[in-house]
Amino acid sequence: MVSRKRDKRASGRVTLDDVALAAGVSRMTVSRALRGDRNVAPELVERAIGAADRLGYVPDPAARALASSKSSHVAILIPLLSNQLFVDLLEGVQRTLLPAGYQTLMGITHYDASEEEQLLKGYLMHRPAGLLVTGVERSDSTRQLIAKSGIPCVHLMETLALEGMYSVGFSQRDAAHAITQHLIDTGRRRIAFAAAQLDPRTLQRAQGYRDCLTEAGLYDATLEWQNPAPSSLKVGSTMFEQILSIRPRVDAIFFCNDDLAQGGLLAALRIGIKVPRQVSIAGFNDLPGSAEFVPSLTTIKTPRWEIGVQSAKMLLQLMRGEPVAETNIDLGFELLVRQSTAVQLIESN
Amino acid sequence: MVSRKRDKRASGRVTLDDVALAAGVSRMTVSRALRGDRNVAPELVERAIGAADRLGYVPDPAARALASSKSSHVAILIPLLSNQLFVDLLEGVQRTLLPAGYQTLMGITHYDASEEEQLLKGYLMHRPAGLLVTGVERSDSTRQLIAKSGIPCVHLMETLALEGMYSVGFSQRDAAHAITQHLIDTGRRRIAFAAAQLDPRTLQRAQGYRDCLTEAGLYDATLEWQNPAPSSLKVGSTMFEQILSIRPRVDAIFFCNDDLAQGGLLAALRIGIKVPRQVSIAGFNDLPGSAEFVPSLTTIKTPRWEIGVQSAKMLLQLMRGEPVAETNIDLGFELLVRQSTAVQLIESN
DNA sequence: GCAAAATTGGATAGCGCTATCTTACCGATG
DNA sequence: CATCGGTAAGATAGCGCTATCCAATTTTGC
Repeated sequence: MVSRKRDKRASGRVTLDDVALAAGVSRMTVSRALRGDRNVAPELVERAIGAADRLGYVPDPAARALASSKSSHVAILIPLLSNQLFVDLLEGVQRTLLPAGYQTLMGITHYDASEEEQLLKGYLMHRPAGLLVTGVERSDSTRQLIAKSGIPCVHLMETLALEGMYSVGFSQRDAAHAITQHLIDTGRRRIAFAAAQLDPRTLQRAQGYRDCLTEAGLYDATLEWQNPAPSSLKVGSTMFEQILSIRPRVDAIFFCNDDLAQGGLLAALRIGIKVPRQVSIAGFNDLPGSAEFVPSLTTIKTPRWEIGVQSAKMLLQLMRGEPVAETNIDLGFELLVRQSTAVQLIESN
Repeated sequence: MVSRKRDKRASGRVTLDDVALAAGVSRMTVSRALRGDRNVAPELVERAIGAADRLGYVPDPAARALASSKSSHVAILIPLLSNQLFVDLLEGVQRTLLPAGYQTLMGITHYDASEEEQLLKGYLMHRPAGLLVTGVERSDSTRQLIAKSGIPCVHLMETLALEGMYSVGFSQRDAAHAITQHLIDTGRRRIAFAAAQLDPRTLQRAQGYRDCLTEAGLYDATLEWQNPAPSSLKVGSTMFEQILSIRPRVDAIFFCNDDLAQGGLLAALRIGIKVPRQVSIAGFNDLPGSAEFVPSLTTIKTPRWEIGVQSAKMLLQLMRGEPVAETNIDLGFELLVRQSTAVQLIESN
């Protein structure tokens, strides 16, 4: 009679028992050795790892998850992927998490709070080991879901100094303030602000713009333009035309995202407005193409890739129960001055 | 003494046993009722589902995976996300798979065969229920990994008529042929081809270009330009300048992706070449912004969202063991004629 | 130098499900 | 009417791991 055990081994999968047999120790010791759990004699660790390698042992994540009630999944919620910003963020996260043995479950919220909550519920039932979410503002019920789950969570893109929360990002407000200041410094006085996709980060940028102009005594609420549509070249084009037809004396526009600004540059080209001679244009995020545009686009370079990496590292520490030195990391930003806001050598032709 | 069972129930999780108890049937019957497996008396199904709803039962994917050795994951391998093409594809896939109870594990291959294989190995150990991979060409070892795993697999973006393989896409060659023909039809004779990111689909497009010009007796191998760098606006700009400086009499350029073509349009603007008067420019994929460019860009609209949806549906059928009517779906493409290839009313100014 | 504490390897008992075998019961058959 | 095949519900036995307890040993402290 053939034993069950033998049947199983013949079925292809190499289990911990096989490794244990080969290494001449117990299954438990192999399990501990392979995970670095507890203290196992160095010699036994070596034997276990050797046997595992030799047999080509691959742990079964499902069994692990069931036994430990912790999966090797990390859920990440991002608004969309059509903005390169989030693609870079995701890349940074994956690059860090994958080598650490974690799989990424990505959910796209489309900037919709209920969609975010729905996705989160779906992911929570998988008992992910960690959570990465974009931004810090969300519905109360979503916030509670996260809190009640007890799953480590890092917030992306913004910084906040709340007790017990973790975040990696930069100050959207300060960045917007800096680029607005640059427009002022280059002699602009009637500076419009054009925003689409009115998410919390956009609103923080609006605040930076407002603060800066108010400090300079140049603030004019009627120069703020907001369009709830998703950010895109097309919307940028439309807004540019709209702003200049209604307020022809505007001498600079700060678009809150590069795709809007690129659309603005194209609209300027179409209707024959000289940039930067007549109007300066600034963007935000330094998306691909902004350096190649004609004229090249002044913008804020945001450390999104680095945010992905750092947040993933922080999450790894949290998941492993290690202490986290800095719970709110500010990675800053960089102002890239290009042709679209060049100072005009000959003042007012 | 408190029983273990009660301890567990107190710990929060609602298990099948709880539902079974509440419904007054066995755990097995609830399991079958909830999954629609085998025949269960309609009345019992109703009781089981009722009890599950009432208790807020949520099945544990890990336990399911362990017991059935099939997970609820679908792995999808795509080259990158910085091309909107794949973002749309992914959206279509997610939209279809998520409501069906499957999670998507996305891996980015960066057009690298070994990276693809590495990712695939990682995903296979999770025993995904299905596989979606971009394109049909891959290394032999990768192909074998897929075949040996026995996991249903659908190939995206291209069509192929191989026995036992499944694909959803369109003919890259035919699309390239069509847009090249359009350039000929609008009076162009010295038509260059500019490609970057030399993946299989790019090469198929090159073939379509070649075939079309050969048929028309216009083929000139020295007008084919290839750049192995990743496709981007920047590369498109560079290639445009290069082509026109070396071959100033070129009267049309077919860029094999819209971002290249957009870069070409910007370069033309920068160096003062009139499009389409002097040079026609055509792209591929209809990426965001192409309609807003100045001039707007003639391109091929590709059904990538639909490819995502259809491939996911096909995979669902395969995973459920249902018969698949059409194993290789061709979703076609659409030629979008815009200003960048407009016929010049006044021939040669 | 001996009890207490810490350390290490192993045996055991599940994690929450599903595959599969078993039993009970039904109507159909000769 | 006894026999049979077919079907539906339940009992049983794991899936491949890890948590946890236990025993054997070593280390520590006074």
